[in-house]
Amino acid sequence: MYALVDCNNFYVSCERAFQPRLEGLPVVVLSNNDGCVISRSAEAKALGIAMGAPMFQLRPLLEQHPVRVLSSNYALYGDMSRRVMAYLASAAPEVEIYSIDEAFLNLHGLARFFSPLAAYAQGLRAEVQRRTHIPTCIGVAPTKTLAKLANRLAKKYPSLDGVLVLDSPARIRRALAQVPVADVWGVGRQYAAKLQGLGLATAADLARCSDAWARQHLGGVVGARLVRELQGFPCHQLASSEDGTLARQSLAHTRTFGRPLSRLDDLRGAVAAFTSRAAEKLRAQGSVAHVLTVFISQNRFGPNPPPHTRSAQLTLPTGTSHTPELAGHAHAVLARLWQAGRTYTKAGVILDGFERPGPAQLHLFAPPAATPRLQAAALMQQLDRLNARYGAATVQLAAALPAKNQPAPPWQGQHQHRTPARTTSWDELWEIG
DNA sequence: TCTGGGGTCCTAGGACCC
DNA sequence: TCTGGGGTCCTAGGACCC
Repeated sequence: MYALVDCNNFYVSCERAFQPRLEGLPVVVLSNNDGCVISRSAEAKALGIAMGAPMFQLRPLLEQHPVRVLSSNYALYGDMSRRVMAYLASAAPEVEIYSIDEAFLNLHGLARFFSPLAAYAQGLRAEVQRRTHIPTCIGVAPTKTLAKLANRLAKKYPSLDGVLVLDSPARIRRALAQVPVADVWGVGRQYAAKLQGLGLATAADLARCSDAWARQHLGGVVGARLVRELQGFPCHQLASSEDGTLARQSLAHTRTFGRPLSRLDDLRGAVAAFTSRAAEKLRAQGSVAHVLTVFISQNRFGPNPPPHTRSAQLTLPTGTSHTPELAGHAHAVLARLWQAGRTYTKAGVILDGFERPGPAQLHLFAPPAATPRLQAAALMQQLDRLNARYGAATVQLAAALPAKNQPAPPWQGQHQHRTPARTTSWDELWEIG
């Protein structure tokens, strides 16, 4: 059996954990640059505020209702996520961190010791709540897809008290019949429209499809697996997160600028800063990258005809996680992409082609300090330590710094509604007394 | 005026190589 | 001048997920 633990309205719940007076009020959290709504409380949802709604469209509604609007605070959310996941990892045999606010648990063999499983799941919920003040819902079922579906129902019906266990064919049948096909994990907008057009309305209808039919209509083997999982046959294993972290195949840092930029110098600053952040994440997971991609975008909502994005990829002869080295490559790529007279609203740096740093870098028989690569690695280690100790970007590439007499670099985004990072920044700790 | 960011997997066409 | 197929790399984009 698998469990899916999903935090309710995670970002809003994180904010409420530190500001109890937000309890019971309509609250929304905005995306980077205060662009659109990415988390909302039940009260905000009840006002008709849609997920992903652009902020500027909400202004009239916000004038009528006292909604609390908050900029996103990822330092806080990441830290809260680590606490939730660390507890789950201690309480279940095996955990897969699926996203910042969701985890799959492998419960195989657990039913013998914890019967019924619903009580075990309620215990998890209560303990996560007690330790972190984050409310959760839990779905338990024989496959990941059914666990997702159970979770959805547990969220929807308050009478279930946040837990639904699908441990018999009859319970699975009943659950499948209640979920619209569009709400099945792996069915997005396109497939939902197609399935509805063919008269398949619920997950139960989808579960009755043949393997061959699913292959033909739902993207080949991917769709076939989806249907099998709904039928109760596991096709997706748990991708175990051994040490509570997730090793990625690719890493990106991409941002929309605070305002449109044209000057190559400004873009160079943004790309330097973004490369820095991507390289930090790369070192944090202990990888080196062989492939670097840079893209710059023009406003996709504006009058410019597509394409809005130009990208270029560079394959590096030697894998690296060294910030200045990667930034040098990124600047060379940027120079190929940038065109005079155009305005850009967004840029990104993507790292790919990972490998663990090889033994070649250890140079067993050379004096350690004598190898340039090792010196470079030590320098990055110091840099990461300083930034962890004194705050992100305390030590930064010169190219990423603001110009003289400028408070912030020109690419920096807007965060007008930011709350303090209570748990991760020395300057923003609670003051008691 | 103002519309996020970070992932995975897959496909297709052109360039280039053998 | 005609004749072929397989493979990789790069760019672009689409589908899905959170």
